[in-house]
Amino acid sequence: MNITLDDIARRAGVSRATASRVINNHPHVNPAVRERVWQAIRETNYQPNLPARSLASRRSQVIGIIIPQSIHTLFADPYFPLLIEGIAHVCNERQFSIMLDLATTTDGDPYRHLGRRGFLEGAIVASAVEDQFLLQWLAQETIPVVSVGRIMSQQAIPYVDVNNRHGARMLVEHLLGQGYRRIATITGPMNIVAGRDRFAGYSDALYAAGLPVMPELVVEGNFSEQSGFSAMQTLLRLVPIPDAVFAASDMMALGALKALRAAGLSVPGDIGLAGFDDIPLAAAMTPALTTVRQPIGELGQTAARLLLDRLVTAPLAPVTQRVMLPTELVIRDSCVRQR
Amino acid sequence: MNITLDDIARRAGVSRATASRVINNHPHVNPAVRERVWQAIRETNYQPNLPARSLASRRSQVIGIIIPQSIHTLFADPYFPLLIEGIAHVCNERQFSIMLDLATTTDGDPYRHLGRRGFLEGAIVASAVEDQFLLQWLAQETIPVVSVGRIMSQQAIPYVDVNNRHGARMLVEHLLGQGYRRIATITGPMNIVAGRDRFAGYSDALYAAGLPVMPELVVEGNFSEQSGFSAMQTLLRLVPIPDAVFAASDMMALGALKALRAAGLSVPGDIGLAGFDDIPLAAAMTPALTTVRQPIGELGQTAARLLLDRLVTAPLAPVTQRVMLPTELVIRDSCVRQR
DNA sequence: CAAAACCGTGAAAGCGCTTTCAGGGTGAAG
DNA sequence: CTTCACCCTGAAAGCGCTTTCACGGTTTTG
Repeated sequence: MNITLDDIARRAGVSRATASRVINNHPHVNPAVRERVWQAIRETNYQPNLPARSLASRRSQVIGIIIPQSIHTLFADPYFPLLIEGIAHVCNERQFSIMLDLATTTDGDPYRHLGRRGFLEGAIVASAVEDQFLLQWLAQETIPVVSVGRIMSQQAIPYVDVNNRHGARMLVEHLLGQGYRRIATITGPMNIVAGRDRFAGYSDALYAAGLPVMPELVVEGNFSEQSGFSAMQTLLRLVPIPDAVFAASDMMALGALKALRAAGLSVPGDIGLAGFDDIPLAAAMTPALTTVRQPIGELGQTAARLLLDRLVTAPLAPVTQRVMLPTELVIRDSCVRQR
Repeated sequence: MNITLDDIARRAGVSRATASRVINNHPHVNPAVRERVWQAIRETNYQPNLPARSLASRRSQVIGIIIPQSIHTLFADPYFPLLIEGIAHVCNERQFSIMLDLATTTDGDPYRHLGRRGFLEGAIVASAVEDQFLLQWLAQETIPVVSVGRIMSQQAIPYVDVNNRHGARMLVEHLLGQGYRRIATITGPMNIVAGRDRFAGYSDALYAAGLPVMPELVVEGNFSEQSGFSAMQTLLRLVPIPDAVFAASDMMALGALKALRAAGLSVPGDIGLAGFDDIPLAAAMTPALTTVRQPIGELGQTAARLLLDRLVTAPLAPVTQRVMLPTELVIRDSCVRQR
């Protein structure tokens, strides 16, 4: 069978307790004994049994990444991989493991691990969407949680977010600086904070320039290419059409671009276009898309640090840490005012 | 504290053994008793402790997805998310969980879970790269493993792969059909099977057409955009330059396209270009890229099924199942022979 | 020099579950 | 009416580890 701690203890001529102390780096062990134990471990290639350890210590060294159903259709976006990689980086450093909890539609309870006991020490909720089950769970949770992006209806949850509002404002101000005046926006879903904040940034910029927010220039999308396409078609029915469009995601900008092409309009010749996210595709498009870059990897790293720090120090303290990461304006070719 | 199985048993007026039987759906329990236990569980909102269960049953219901260091720089590709989503789909159906094991550079042992006892019931190795540690581990492994993509040096590992060779051949034959004759290729890394197979398909097509494989028309890349860019620069130094280029990944095709643009050449006007993978970007590029589509989600699902079936039935049997999934030629605008 | 503090160690009691074993009941078979 | 098979249930023995507690020995303190 497998080698157990007992085997190690026997081999090193100590008790199981001492062997355990050595493995867990506890103080108060004679250096000579310590070395004997390590040697036994090396010789036998011993690996501790994780479930046994978790059971006894009540610590699993595992955190979950919760990705709600409603958004993991966007999983193909580079957003999640980069986020997860950021999280993994920190977790690896600190000897933590990552459980992936992609919500599923197949059974009643969409999350496999939420609420299961003793398995997850903490969780990172990826992308602050308002999901029925998730909110319900969060409301009565027993393990520490950090959210990536704010969840408005859950005030008490620590989060790390990107400054969507400021990023959008900078972008629209750039548009204004180019001389555009009739600027439309294709927003994200207004039931998630990122959608609302980016719209708020758009409003801020117009307001600061003394321009009104015209309702007919605001169309709601859902971050997908398809929704960008339809929204653009709607906008094209206006007379006159907008002179520039700020899409709240690059994918929507891509959809908008396709609609514009289909209508025989050129970008930026006939109309300016800008996005948000700076996915790789943004740079590859023709014309290359002006957009706002989010530090996604950093977002993940920060979330992981927040969570792990909390696990190590004060798991139960009602911490309400908030971190806001800056965005960066990426100017390319899609909204240059021609003269 | 937390509710345990003991509480449930007491509440339902049965022994712990019986309560356990109910939860695990064992036969030979009186229906009335069964209902009493379920009711107690409902009333208390009991959730079993996973580590305890794993320890006692020696089954964790967790599988690992192993992503080697050398490739998770490519993690931003849509490849991994889609693959993982496919795996997750099957795992959710069968009540299994997913541990993500992104190899790390921070410490000596790059994988956190490989070899840890009692935690992983099985593992899926994503993308069959030849990684030192991984191979060493695979060679002496105790849990079932399924590989996505063949690992040439490990013959005994079941795998599911895409028919890279055939896909590449079909694509190059399409190029030949368009009238291209001086077709170059930017290959993937030749130390991984996908790289070699796609090159083999390229050779097959040329061979079948009675054309030689010219060494100067073959440049090795590593699937990244950057490597495609450099490789194309190399190819552009040839006289005459190739009349078409088959890049073994869409990202490399994108890099190549940029190099061509920088050189003032138009695609497909001056030179044809094709890729492999059919990532979303391929359709969004200008010109839209002709490429080969892999059924990535299906790849993940199949791998998961293979593994889970094996876990349930014969964990130790030296199964050597192989599944080969077909690819699909996606013809767009980047390699149309002008007359 | 007595008292107190500290160090290194082992025994033993769990952590919360599964599973084997045995036994009592019931109905069918002989 | 006995025997056997079968169903249902509980007692108890772990699964492999951590951690508390106690104890003897050594050092420090007043």
